[in-house]
Amino acid sequence: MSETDRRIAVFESQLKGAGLRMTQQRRLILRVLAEADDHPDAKGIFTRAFAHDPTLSLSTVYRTMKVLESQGAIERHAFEDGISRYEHADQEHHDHLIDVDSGEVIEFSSDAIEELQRRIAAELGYELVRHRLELYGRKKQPARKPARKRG
Amino acid sequence: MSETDRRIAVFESQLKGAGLRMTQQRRLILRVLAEADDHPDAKGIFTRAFAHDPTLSLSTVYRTMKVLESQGAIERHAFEDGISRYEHADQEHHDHLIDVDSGEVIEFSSDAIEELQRRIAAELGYELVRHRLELYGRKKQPARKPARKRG
DNA sequence: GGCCCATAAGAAAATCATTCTCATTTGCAA
DNA sequence: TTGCAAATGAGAATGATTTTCTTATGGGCC
Repeated sequence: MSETDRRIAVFESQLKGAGLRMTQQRRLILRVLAEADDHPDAKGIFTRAFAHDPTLSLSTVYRTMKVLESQGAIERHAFEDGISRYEHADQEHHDHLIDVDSGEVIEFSSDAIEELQRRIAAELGYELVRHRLELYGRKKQPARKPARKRG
Repeated sequence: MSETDRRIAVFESQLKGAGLRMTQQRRLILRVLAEADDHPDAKGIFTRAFAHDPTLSLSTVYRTMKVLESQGAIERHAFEDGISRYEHADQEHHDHLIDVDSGEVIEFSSDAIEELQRRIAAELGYELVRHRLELYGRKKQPARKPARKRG
């Protein structure tokens, strides 16, 4: 059984537990998400899934994302453009660094920063429930001889 | 000259330098922002300003926010609901903690976290351009004798 | 295997923040 | 003052997301 199939089976049992159905559409969308190694938005997911089932509608993608999110099967992020992007959630917690030039999204995690956030919240009298941390950066050039103009 | 008037004067000279005009509407909106101690959205700013000038339109608020932002006079934030909120920018950098129960926004700053973010970006080969950090927390109850049920 | 019906899907309309268009007004420099 | 580019007001347009409404279907039960 592939990792993807395992994820689908887990989700199916979660749905069953909640009295919800495993439909063809949900299975398809889940498969698309499981196979994605990026952070697609609703339209991107729709496009990929539509290739396998041209009767699928965008509404169903949005609805399914809600179900998946409420079951904890995916995570939703909205970076600077405000559009919701999704990724499957069966992995450890991480934050994101976005390349401001290419838009590429790089995942990272840091126990130090997690701990620091918890401490800051505590100092303000709060218990940390969740957080959002996005770094926006530009690729560093490796040190090298500067190119001469019209060499 | 009040702090608000000083901010308005500074902004006026910034505009002049950019070949833009200081209009009644911009003056009014800037005043509303300078007097705000919260993080209002466009509609909130419009409502407050409208009380002083009922000819103001919401479009002008949005347009003005763009000008103000491009001049560095305000900062725009979008928390979890995706709606843009604004605050005047002539203060040191800070991040936000949002009370998940009340929606209250608390500002904080931490050199340690700034430095840590810079280091994390560097380790990934990036130069940090900017970041977004939001903590979502719940107020801690002060320790006390637990209330007995039907005491 | 077929039935029942609550849940889900498809299609399109509705929503809501934000942006754009366009006709009119207004800073402000000469 | 005058001229005109920049700005405004009002409303239409946009675009992501949600909702409505009618039809289809998953899956427990016989």
